[in-house]
Amino acid sequence: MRVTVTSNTPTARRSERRLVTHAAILDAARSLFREGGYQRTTIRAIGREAGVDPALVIQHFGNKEALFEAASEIDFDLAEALPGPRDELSARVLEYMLTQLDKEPDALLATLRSMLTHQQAAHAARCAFLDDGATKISGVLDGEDAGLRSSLICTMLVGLMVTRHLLKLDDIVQAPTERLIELVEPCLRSLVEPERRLSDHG
Amino acid sequence: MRVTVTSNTPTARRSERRLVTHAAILDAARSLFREGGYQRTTIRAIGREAGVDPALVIQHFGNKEALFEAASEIDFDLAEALPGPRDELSARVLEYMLTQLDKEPDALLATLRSMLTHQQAAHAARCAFLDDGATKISGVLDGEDAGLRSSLICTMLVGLMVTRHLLKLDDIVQAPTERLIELVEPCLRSLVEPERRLSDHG
DNA sequence: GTCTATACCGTGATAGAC
DNA sequence: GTCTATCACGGTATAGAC
Repeated sequence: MRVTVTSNTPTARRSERRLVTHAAILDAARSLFREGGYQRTTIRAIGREAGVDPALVIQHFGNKEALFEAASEIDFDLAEALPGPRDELSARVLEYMLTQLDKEPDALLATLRSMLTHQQAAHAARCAFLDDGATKISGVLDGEDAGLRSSLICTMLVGLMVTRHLLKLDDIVQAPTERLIELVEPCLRSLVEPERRLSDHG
Repeated sequence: MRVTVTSNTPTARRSERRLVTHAAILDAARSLFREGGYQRTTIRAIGREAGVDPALVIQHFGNKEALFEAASEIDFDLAEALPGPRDELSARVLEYMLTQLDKEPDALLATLRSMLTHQQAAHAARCAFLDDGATKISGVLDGEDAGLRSSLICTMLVGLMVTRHLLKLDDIVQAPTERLIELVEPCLRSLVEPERRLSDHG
């Protein structure tokens, strides 16, 4: 168990206990949703992990959907990587994503884990880094098909998140962040500046 | 319903009927696993879709796991894209993947859909296009980090499969296959030939 | 021999009693 | 704030109908 509320001191005021319980449940939920995805994670298991009765979980969050929503609230905004020299845009975006993910944020990984099999997670993923991320990037690109190219950049980022943090491919997991940036940056660059793509040189 | 066995003619020989039923179940299973993933798809729903009693589903395949395994047998081998001029390797790999996927093969999409939340699907994905695919590609690459670079190529392919065929991002879905090849080929090329990557030119 | 009806047992979500 | 009861559902086994 990662957190239990049994450690609440008897003298703790009720409202404090309530907050601790709330946090413990959220924490347990995030952890389990992250590892197993939405469907395989049960309220009972969340209660167990949090050291709390399953019924209490419902009391705090209403139902499983609402709990998932609360547990998968994401702190990830590609817009933060956009300002700066245009020439280093692809490196900035890539680095932002990799460093955010290297913190292994439970909420974000929970969303990613479930995005293929759960509507709400799919929607959250779009908002966080697919549709919305692409729109943001698209704003600083020019040339033909800026929308499509931005979507492709996001596609590559998602691919990397999936293989590195969910499927955990050996090579990708073990590679140092800097090496990944080195290798992937040219990929993104070719989408940022399609007019300068390699085939024009070779 | 996509297929029912009620259309079996009464005069059909038993063994034929059995085959038809078998195929109908497999077909229904593939279709449902593809759309909903492993956990959300129930034996009962598969039976309904196939116009067959749920118990019969078990009789034919033993259990849900075995049915999934049978339904998600994949016909996809990157090795087919490897032979040929080295200069066009990235284009061949990309085109192979895109054309295979554009046929929307149920079994492959079922595997992809479940790979983040189901062990067996994850394993199948590794065998089909991640670990094994990377190993195969790695064989024809040279230079530093051939293994990592092959894995990254597969990563990009997976990203594309996911956004185009599962999450169905508008831009990516609507883009013609040829345009996708045009835009993504330079990405892969930069991984095939890292020594010639764009940053060396700019 | 092929399929159907039904039942069993576990589990999960949730509501209501304590 | 905790425990227990309920109710639906899912996977699977079995008995018998065709």
